[in-house]
Amino acid sequence: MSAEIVSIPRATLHKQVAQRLRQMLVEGQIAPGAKLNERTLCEELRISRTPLREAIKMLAAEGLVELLPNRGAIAVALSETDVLDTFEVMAGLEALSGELAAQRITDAELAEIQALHFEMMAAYTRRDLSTYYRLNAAIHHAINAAAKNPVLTNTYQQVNARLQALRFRSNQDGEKWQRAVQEHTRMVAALEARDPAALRAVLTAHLNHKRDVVIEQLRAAQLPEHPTGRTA
Amino acid sequence: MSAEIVSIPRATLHKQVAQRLRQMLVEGQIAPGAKLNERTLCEELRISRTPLREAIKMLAAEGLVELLPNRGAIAVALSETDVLDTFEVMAGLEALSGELAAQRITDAELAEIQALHFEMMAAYTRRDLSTYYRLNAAIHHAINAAAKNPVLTNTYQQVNARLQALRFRSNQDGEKWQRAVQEHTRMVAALEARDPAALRAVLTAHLNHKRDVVIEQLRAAQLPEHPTGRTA
DNA sequence: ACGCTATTTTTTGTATGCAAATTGTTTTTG
DNA sequence: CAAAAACAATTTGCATACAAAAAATAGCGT
Repeated sequence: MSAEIVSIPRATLHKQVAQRLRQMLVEGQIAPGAKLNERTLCEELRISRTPLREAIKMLAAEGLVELLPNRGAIAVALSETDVLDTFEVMAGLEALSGELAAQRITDAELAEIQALHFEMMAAYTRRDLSTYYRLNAAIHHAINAAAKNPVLTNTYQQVNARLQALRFRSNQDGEKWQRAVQEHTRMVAALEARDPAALRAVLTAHLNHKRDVVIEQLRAAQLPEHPTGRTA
Repeated sequence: MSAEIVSIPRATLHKQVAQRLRQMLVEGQIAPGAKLNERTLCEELRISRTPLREAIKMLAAEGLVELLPNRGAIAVALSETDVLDTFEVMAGLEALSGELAAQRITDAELAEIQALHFEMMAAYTRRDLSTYYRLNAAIHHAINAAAKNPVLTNTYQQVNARLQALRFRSNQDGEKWQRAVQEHTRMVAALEARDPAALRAVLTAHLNHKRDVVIEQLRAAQLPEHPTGRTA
């Protein structure tokens, strides 16, 4: 049965492809450092090379892939230094978001963040890491939205996408998870108080701690390659 | 005589084209809001449409052009709100740059900035706006470089490029120019003192003032379109 | 067997061709 | 004459074709 005819291909093809590739990169379906073979991707996505290559160029400008002249594109593989640098910028952008959000947040937006915070507390109490992670991201996104600066939002999301591709999440030990939750409580308090300086301070500290956790995990994931001889 | 053969086309064509178009956009050779006609640009740059379109997609991801589905690309034309939002982000990035630079700047880097500052003072004294502007940009660039964070530098330059395309510069009245120079003096002092908080404060104020000047100029440039009836 | 070079194959980069959509112009109609 | 419709001319979007570079493979000599 031919049902595809009705579905209107709203966006242009290269835009759709870019979105799809972005998703694959952020979700780790294309691993960091992996090569993006044009022929393979064309067959997978059922498109020709032209829109694929246009999409890849966009992702390169976004910093999600690296272009190697005459050798195609590879998914970015951030070094530890890259991760530190990126977190430094993210911290600055989050701090700015918070500062502005504290000044501009509406009562409705605040109420929604408070609700998300309670939901997140519930997930934390249940040690439901997946839900916690989702709500955590939603809260940060909501704070950013409350800053009401589209340029900031775009910049934030673009830089953040590179970190998402690391797929670090999870594996927080109890103590650090607790600290993160406490920081979130202070965030909400600072928002309620409409205190820009306080929110800036909390978010800066929060991002620095997150950075430490990620770096720790990165090191833990890299060293075990040769712990005590090869495996079994 | 055929001399083109020796000239090694180091970068790929789409990369060269992107750089060329970026320059044209930032230098105002392509005016904000202007359409980027593919055929015309192909003939001008002596290339085919493929690398041109790839370059345009990169510029779209950088936010220098806007893609209109089935209608090509136009150079971004920032609204007043866009300019305010962009300056807000720029202020945050400059503040971060300054904070980090104050912590990480080497003596050699500081000396170079001091030298540039003196040169800028000379240009100011001569009311040599062109030289002043160039040195001003060089100083901000040097501070950013002293922060030693490539991710920050990239983000900074990408956001800044959109503002450069406005081609505002010049037309500072005496009082505001003097204030800008005074702020620069305080910047150098904060760097010499290695005082991150002070440099953050100065740069934030500096960018806010610059924003005000630009907004004022934008309004002055837009209103005269219909001052007292149509022309002549 | 090893390392080197030559050749084939694959892959990327660029140009061109074709179809669909948009824009501009002319023609038709009230 | 104005508005609308029909047509023509551009222009964009995607696919394909060709050329150059890189990677893989095979051959060769030592």
